[in-house]
Amino acid sequence: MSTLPDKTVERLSQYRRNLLICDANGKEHIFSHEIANIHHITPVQVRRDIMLIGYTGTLRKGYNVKELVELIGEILDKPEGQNVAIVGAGNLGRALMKYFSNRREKLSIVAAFDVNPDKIGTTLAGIEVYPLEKLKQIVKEKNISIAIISVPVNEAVNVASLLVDAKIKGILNYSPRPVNVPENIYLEEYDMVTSLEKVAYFAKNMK
Amino acid sequence: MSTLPDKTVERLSQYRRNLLICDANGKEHIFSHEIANIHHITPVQVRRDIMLIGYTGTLRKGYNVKELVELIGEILDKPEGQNVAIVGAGNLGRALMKYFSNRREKLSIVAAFDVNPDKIGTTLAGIEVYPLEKLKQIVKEKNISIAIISVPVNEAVNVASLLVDAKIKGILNYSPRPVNVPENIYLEEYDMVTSLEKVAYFAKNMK
DNA sequence: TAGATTGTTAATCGATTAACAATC
DNA sequence: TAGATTGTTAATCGATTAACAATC
Repeated sequence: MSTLPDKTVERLSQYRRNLLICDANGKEHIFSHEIANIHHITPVQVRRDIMLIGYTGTLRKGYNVKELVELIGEILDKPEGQNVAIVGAGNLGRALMKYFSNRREKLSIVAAFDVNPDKIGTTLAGIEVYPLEKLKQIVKEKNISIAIISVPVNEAVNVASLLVDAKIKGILNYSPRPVNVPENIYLEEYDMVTSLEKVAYFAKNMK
Repeated sequence: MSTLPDKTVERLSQYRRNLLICDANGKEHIFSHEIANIHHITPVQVRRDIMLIGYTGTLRKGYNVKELVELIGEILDKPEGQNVAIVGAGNLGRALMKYFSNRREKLSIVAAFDVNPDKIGTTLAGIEVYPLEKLKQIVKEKNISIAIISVPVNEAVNVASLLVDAKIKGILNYSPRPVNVPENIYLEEYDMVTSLEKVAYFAKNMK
């Protein structure tokens, strides 16, 4: 399967989460307009996304929830799973650890890193905190391919270069400073300050 | 000024943050390609964004840093400022409080809300935590127009309806459950799990 | 059947980028 | 001047939506 559009990947992740809830509630089938309502989008968009992954529903019942969850898993997940590290065990880092722990079996947070001696060696939400100097070693030992950057802004660039050196494949950067990585590393940046300022701008012009 | 494109608003917020750093370092002028390099985008895009807000640089020196910061402020900020509430003082909520405190003078976090009696009445990063039942009252008293939702997923929908009832103008929802709000409220949703799954998907297909 | 639904192409919309004139 | 830069239109790219045939 060739690479899916960016936005379709995001939506598939969201569909799956809500489909799992439907499944847990005993719902066996779901229509495109039901999925659409949950996510504030149009039924056409749902059908198109599902078309792109090659699944087919039935006219009377819509989509089989279990089958669709299964197929989204085949598309999004790596069969043998992927291991994740969180760099920066401050407020945000700890929030992320609790948030992600035990969420997806194919995506496990297996280590955290920090420079603060008080945090090193402790365990948060079942995840051990290692000193930043051990990053390269632990990444290799634990076969970590993805990292989340949640360090203070002035450390972000340094951490990014350590991650590149450790041959990480994907980075999710939550620090507000953009970082530079080579082309063969997938980088996603999210800046909470920008999101808040954006809400403020559009809220200002509302009603 | 009519409403700017979504993406331009986001970038202006980011430009400003880095321009303030440039200014603090004593840099008086900056070229479009310098701004572009910081943000991994093209100089054309920078110039187009700046064109949209009606600023003009000079051919030899580029843009005046102080003037550009000033103008972005006039576009993004409300002159009298806007007050923000954080609903949910858990890990993520506390991270957000520390993160945002004293960041922008025109955007102040003035209250937090929670249901946990142990947290109510305490002060975190200078922000008092109130009981959720007082939301409507405090929103009115403190003239709060923007709210950040950082409660556990099963409370998100309820909190959203409380916020709508309290006549909030903009909501930034960090819970992974999409919420429904009327048309006259600006809603921005961000889902950390989706971001991580997206990085995992593209990292999987890398190299 | 009539009505509701899916799957898919074509049209539209919005955002980015290419191209280039103007200018210092 | 030659080279570098800005400002802006037109072209392109990517994502969403409209339209509709097929089907149960």
